[in-house]
Amino acid sequence: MTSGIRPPQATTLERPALEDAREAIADGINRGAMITVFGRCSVDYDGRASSRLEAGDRHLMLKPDGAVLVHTDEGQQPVNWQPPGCDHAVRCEDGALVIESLRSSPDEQLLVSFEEVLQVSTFAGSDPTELSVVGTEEDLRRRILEEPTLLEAGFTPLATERDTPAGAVDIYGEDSAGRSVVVELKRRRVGPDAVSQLRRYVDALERDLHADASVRGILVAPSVTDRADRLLARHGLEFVALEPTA
Amino acid sequence: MTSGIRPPQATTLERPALEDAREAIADGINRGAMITVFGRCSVDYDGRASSRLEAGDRHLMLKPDGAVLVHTDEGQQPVNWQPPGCDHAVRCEDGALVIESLRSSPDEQLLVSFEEVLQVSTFAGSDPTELSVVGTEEDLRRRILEEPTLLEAGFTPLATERDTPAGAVDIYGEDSAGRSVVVELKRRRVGPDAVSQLRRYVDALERDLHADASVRGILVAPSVTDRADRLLARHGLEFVALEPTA
DNA sequence: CCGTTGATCTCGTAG
DNA sequence: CTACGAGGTCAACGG
Repeated sequence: MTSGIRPPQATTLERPALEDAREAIADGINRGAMITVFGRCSVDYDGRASSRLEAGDRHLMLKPDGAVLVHTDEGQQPVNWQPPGCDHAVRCEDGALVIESLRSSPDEQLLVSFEEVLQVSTFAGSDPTELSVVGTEEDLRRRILEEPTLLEAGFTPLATERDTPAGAVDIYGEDSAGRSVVVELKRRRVGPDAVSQLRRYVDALERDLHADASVRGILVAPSVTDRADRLLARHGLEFVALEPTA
Repeated sequence: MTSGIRPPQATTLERPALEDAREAIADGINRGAMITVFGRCSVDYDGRASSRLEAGDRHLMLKPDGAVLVHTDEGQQPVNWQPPGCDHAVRCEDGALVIESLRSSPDEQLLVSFEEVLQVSTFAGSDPTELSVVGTEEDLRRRILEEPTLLEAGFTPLATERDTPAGAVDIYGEDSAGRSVVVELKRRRVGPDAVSQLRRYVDALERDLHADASVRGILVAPSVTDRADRLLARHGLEFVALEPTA
């Protein structure tokens, strides 16, 4: 809600006629408001996949950035949605209030058809602040760069995001014996996928250096699963237990 | 909204005093309603990570299954949230309306503190239907099982979800020459991670059969990236272009 | 409960 | 735009 200067505002229609609901929604879209609709609707999606949801009571949210969310009373995730960047349209059709959300590349369409509307609301306000999160992989990286001995005595970081033919490695450096070290960081307990990822980087770097000198691969995470541990051993990779924050 | 029998219902308070808002929310929680609050709030989260969001105008949704969502007017994803299964509490404290959501394992806390409330709503209804989606990896699997020649002439599927020390492979079978084949399915264009995944399965199966006979690995997806293609070649893995739906 | 993987993943960032 | 990997990923399914 970077809109900003005007005071926050909320409008509400209770049990509006469909045509009144349509007008309120169309007006809200024009004003760049956030809009919610609660009522009985069916939902059709077609795009990267397709889905149909028969009639039921649900909560719809339209955001001014073009996002759409359809929520039931269960689950953290919306049952249907559309990402930001979509174009909204609203119309009355065959005794229903139809909200259409379109985008291209990929071509995707979401149709929400309300046969009954219990509430339409619009919201406008300002939200000047940014979310700051602590405990990310980035924090784990900083921790190691500030105190490389946390990884092992004698470790020297040389680069972050060093590029290899397989992608960028989190930390690249040398151990006390001068051997190249690839470090892969994970903020939480890891499974086999993280081991495969580290292995790709080690392989690629060995090939890149077309050296006979082998490259060490170290996975840094709070812990590993059994399978991941066995994979590490099988591929001669190492593990250091470390959390993103002290 | 499996609640069901009673007619759908929506209640609204506009610009309520904080204490009235608190009462409406507490009542909604008791009734198992879906609740929304719009107003100026700050948000603190602590659990798997931690975060703080300074005061701004946002939309909060409390679901009867214990989920919480805090939305700004931008983005598909909530800026803060709590998964289903949390316990909600609401109180007035130091001139603010505080909504607290707690869970254990992992210990996580979300605190939303409203200094101004523009609207409180509660919603109840019924949603008897299930979402059905077409175009998933499951559809791709069915397509191949019904017509194995789509993979290649002479392919015989023997099992799905066949277990290996590295995990379960999507389709396991034999080619016309009787060689073991591991098939990994992806519903959309794939990158290096999918190739690594397939490679893990092939490695594990070769070891599992402790056979000298090599195992073929086939990646099935609409398309691959350049890097993934090179990885496939390097590891002697194959690719078949196929979409989840005809 | 943990482990593993899919997802209309979303999101950011780099090229 | 595509590609690649992180994410408080979530959600489903299995052991």
